[in-house]
Amino acid sequence: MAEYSISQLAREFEVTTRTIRHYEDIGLLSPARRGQTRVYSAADRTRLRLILRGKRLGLSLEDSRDIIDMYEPGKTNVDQLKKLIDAIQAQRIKLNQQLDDISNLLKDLNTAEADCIDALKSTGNK
Amino acid sequence: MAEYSISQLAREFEVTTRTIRHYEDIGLLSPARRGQTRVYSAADRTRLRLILRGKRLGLSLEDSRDIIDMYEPGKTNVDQLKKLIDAIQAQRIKLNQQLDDISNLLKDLNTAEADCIDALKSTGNK
DNA sequence: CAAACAGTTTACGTTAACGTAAAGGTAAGT
DNA sequence: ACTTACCTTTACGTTAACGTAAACTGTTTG
Repeated sequence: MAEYSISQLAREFEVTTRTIRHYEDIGLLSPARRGQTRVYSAADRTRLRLILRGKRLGLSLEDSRDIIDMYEPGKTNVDQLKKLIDAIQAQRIKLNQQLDDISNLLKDLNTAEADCIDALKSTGNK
Repeated sequence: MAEYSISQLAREFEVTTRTIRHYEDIGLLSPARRGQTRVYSAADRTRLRLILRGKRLGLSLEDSRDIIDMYEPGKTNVDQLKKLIDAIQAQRIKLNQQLDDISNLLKDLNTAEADCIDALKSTGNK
């Protein structure tokens, strides 16, 4: 069973230890302790990965909390399951919107780049 | 030539007028004035659209500023063009990373949803 | 003509997501 | 024993992106 120190994870994911402790403060992580010292499991590491992926997608930490909870077992309550399915649907809509946005932006970037290169050429040929 | 009031744009894009004025405060928009009153052109409207698209993608307003500037003409300075091409490349990398993240998240959502539905079924059949 | 509504400026308040500093404990290497 | 390199907690500070309230102007509508 893999174990990680806080600074190992910090290095791996390129965040500060403060950031990782912050996620614990708000209840997104709850690593084991060896004495005072935090000991992170593979599962903790996965949760951190999910949090950071959410961040890259512009989610708030609260949004990420919802998503991460989807991975947890023990969601036996029927109402919660239904709420989860709704949440999943909402996420899906948002993500598809993002996909659209990104493809548009990539198109724009291509155009902008081509324009730049053209502009450079004409400047160079003067 | 199309013209828009601040509240028209606010309604169309589902933001507050405060938000739009804020974008002006930090120099992302600079609408014309009829007396005191702001008058937005089609170009202003486009800029707003780009800003909000950036937001959906988790960009800061400063990031958006850079991207929007790519659309502007008058970028005749060679150094600036080169910097722009670099910026475009950086954006492209980030966006591709996002694409990857999103496809993973969508996969996860599918799995999570299937699990939920299964759980509901077994609960229902008890 | 008063009320309702759209616009304005100025300015303080708020929230999220950490940064940063202070003050200290533990364990390894020299 | 001393430095180096980790780890800890507590707590105030900071930045971005607006929210919110106050106080005012102009217009149109019942």
